[in-house]
Amino acid sequence: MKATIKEVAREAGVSIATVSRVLNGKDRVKASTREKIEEAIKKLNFQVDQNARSMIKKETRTIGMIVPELSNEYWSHLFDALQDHFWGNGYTIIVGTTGRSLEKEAAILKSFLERRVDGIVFGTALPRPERDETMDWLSGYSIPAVSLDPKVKGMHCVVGDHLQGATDAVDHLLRLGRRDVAFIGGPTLPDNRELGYRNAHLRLGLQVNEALVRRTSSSATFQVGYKETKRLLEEKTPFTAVFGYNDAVAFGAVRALEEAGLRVPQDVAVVGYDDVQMAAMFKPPLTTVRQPVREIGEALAQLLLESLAMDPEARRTAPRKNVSFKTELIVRESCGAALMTPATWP
Amino acid sequence: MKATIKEVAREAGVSIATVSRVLNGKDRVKASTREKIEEAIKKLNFQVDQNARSMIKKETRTIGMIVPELSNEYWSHLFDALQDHFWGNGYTIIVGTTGRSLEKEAAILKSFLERRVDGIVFGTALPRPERDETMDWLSGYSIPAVSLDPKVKGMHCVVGDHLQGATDAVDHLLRLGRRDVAFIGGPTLPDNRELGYRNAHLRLGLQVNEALVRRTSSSATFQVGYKETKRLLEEKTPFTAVFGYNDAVAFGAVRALEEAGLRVPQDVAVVGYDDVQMAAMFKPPLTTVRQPVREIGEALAQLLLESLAMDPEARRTAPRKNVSFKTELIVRESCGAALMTPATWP
DNA sequence: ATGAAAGCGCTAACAG
DNA sequence: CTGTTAGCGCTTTCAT
Repeated sequence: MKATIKEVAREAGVSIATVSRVLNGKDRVKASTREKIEEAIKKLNFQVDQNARSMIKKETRTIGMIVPELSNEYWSHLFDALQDHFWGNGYTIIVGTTGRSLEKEAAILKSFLERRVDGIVFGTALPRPERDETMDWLSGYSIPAVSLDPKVKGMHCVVGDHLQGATDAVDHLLRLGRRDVAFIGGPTLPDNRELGYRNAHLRLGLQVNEALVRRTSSSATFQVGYKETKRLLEEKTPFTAVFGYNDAVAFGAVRALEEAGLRVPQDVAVVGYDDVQMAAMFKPPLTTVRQPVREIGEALAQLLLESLAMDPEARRTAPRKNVSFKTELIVRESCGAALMTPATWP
Repeated sequence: MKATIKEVAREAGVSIATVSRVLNGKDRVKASTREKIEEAIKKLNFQVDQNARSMIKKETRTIGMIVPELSNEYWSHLFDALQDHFWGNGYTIIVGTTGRSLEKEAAILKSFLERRVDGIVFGTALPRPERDETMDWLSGYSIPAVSLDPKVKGMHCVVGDHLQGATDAVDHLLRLGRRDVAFIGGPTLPDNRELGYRNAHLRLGLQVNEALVRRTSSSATFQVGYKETKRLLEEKTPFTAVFGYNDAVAFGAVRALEEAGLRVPQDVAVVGYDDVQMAAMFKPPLTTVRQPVREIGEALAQLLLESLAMDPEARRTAPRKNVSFKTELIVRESCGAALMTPATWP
């Protein structure tokens, strides 16, 4: 059933070169022969073999995207956004999910190379080792790439400004009069959200109580938020607010708090990060930091498409760009802002 | 930077055929030459070109997956499940998202054909037209495919048993004494969930109040649940329970009910479908029907892998399988079962 | 405007 | 065990 260009040529009574010409629509072809060929194509139900084409053109029109998993709103929304931009340009995305394993990451990258992807989107929320062999190895191939992680060197980066986002969130809590703010679910290697947490304290001349900083080596989930909050409660270190690494962690914290008979936000205020769909529907509606995912996806796509359009030499010399998106604090009820009348604001 | 098999051959001082042999590891190669070649491969950082290989082998080791969108837990979880099974077998998945447009669907399928995918996973939750040209056209290519939609003919199907799931859910509500159960968010073309809803009534000799059946042409979201419930409330058609097409719809219904000053489940019971992560964390915890997504993904992968392993003729004659997975009613609080002591059960 | 022919990087007979 | 050779389906000079 799969027709080839040869059969189309025979059917139309021309050479394969001419068929190729109408397929690519660049060279001039006499209108009458073009029609004959188009008819033949339709009749035989012919589809070009992109793989064969790739070999010659030296481009596969394929983008590799590497992420921890898709069953997480942030990544799946990002995928949808990227899809919108790339598909229109004739690119196909293949995604590899690492499950946060560096070995899997290397395996995926290898398979991307074997498939000769034209570009890579790096969304591997993985703590990178000091001697980053994978990256060094990869950079040898000089494939256009854009990262969502500022820690990755040598590629364009598109990121939410999490230092700002976290600072805003914690600052909000602090100004609301909450003094003992716990930070739950950050990675073992402190990242910008933790820095923001500290920054907010610093700016107000407040000291961070290190006992309230709970990092985790696993991914930031409901369970982590739930367990760490429970643990905090058991330890009896007093705290009046929780800043969750993401919304899932915050949801977990709220449930743990409620089970302990504490009210949110009256007794303990909670703020999350990401603004997932559920944040607004949760009870209490979650105050959280919104990242402009669609814009991030758009910038990512644009940067990559730009690189792709350059010739290799221009690419080498082009400066690495670093696009940072402002985040937005979405104040709902879980932070307790509504509890205070404007007059009582500090 | 991209080395070819030729360069490896030269480096190792052998012919390309021998290199190919160690690459594919089938023919015997003398240990010493093998080592030389492996060294050369490492030294040159060589990666086989899968595209070139595909041309000869007539298989791309690529699976095309077509779904409405990934930003929906069901699809993204399914993707993760499929990824687990296919990746291990050397397959790569490319995803096409239709956004529920038939044209986009056709375009995606066309691109799948051009890329010569070995198999297709059909997750297009789209009402199919009577004269299904796309499908007819596609079937001409006889590509192994598995569908998640029983309405698609001529391929294997793997589905959750939604007739049973919906029947169970509504039966549960009915037995709890709720008599006016609304069904919200189903598609305009009644599907198995609506049938289950009716079936449950039928079996108990109860009549469905058609004013309580609210279908929608858009996708089943929180907004749909919210709006339709609000509308129902305004219309003053009395109802004591809501069966949502999925969890998102159910969440929306709960919020609309609460805003109207109604208590869930005391005044109105609510049951959802899918058991998304949030269902358990919601307030009240949502009673819902769980689909075994991972198992579905596994069966899907297995069926497809099986087809892929057959030779074309065996494939033609092999019977189409229809695997159906039992769903499970997860009773939490929103249905009000806990309100009743065992003695008061009907 | 069109055709002939040379590959793209690889695998698979077929010899030796 | 290894090399030679003929393609896979297409694009792209180079002629005509």
